[in-house]
Amino acid sequence: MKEPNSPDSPLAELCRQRGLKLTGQRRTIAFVLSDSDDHPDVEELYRRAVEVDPRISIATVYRTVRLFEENGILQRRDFGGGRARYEVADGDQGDHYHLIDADSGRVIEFENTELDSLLAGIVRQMGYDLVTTRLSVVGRPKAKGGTRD
Amino acid sequence: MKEPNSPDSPLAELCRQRGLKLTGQRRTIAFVLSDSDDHPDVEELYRRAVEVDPRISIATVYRTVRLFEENGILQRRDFGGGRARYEVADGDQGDHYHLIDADSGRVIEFENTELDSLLAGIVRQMGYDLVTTRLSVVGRPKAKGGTRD
DNA sequence: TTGCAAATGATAATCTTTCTCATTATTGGG
DNA sequence: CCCAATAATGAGAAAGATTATCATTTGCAA
Ligand SMILES: [Mn+2]
Ligand SMILES: [Mn+2]
Ligand SMILES: [Zn+2]
Ligand SMILES: [Zn+2]
Repeated sequence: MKEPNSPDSPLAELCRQRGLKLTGQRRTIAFVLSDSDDHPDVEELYRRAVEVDPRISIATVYRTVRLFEENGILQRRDFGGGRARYEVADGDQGDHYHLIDADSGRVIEFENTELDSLLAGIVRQMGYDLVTTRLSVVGRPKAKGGTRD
Repeated sequence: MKEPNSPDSPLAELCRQRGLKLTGQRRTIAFVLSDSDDHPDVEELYRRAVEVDPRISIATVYRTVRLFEENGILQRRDFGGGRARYEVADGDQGDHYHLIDADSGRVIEFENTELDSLLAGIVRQMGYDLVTTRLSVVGRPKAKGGTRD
């Protein structure tokens, strides 16, 4: 009765590597996260998870997301709006930042090594080692070439 | 019976300039804010306001802080921890940023024009005009001169 | 001084997240 | 394959922050 199941998602693999018990729900949530390339909040993750396993509970989504974050698997983001949002954690090197379109609310990611090192340098100069950078910028689309829309 | 009252605080003055009705409570909260040079949350503001006027309500502090923020008098900050924190809004030019000491939680302000223009340049290059920068860094004090504690 | 619109105080409601606890599932070792 | 130990889950209660409601009070302009 041990059919070769669909292979675990990258995040489920990570989950096992960290020695976390790999439950069906965690597998589901890990899959949903691996499958996402945006910044869903818990409600949205729950909606996506229910598509895969209708018996999952939102309490478990909250718990799992916290567990994954504590284990460096997920990153919590705060774009305002009162709910935490999540995405798969960046690798060891490239952190990334977020530009929020003031009109549409769309989140646009960017990287910038000059920004990385400038920030690190500033805090070093203040006598600290940089632990976390929490940065997001809000911008309004430049009106170029006249005022037509 | 109209004794020359103690002069209004800078923020109360701003309040009047914006055409906001200047109530006793707003005067009190404006005074408390003008008097603060840290980043109090609403509970803390309420505590300080009660010292001045014991009849003030926390609902009014919430309302006033929101009103002041909507009118550009206050800036809301989010340092994590689930409660909004407030400080008098910067003038037109120099925005400032925050370094949070990971050990003590202390908030240290800093300015950096290179950072200002780098951020503005990045978002411009992405086709946007910078509206708001939300930036705080968490740092751990550098252990210098050996590993002794 | 009066009147009216707006603000206040008290408290209920809302919203997100965490906690509780009885039930269920995972996993390592027989 | 089965058991026991242990941890995770589901449902709902609870917590914590903020906003809404509404009767009463107040600021302010006429
Ligand atoms: Mn927040
Ligand atoms: Mn500078
Ligand atoms: Zn991202
Ligand atoms: Zn500040």
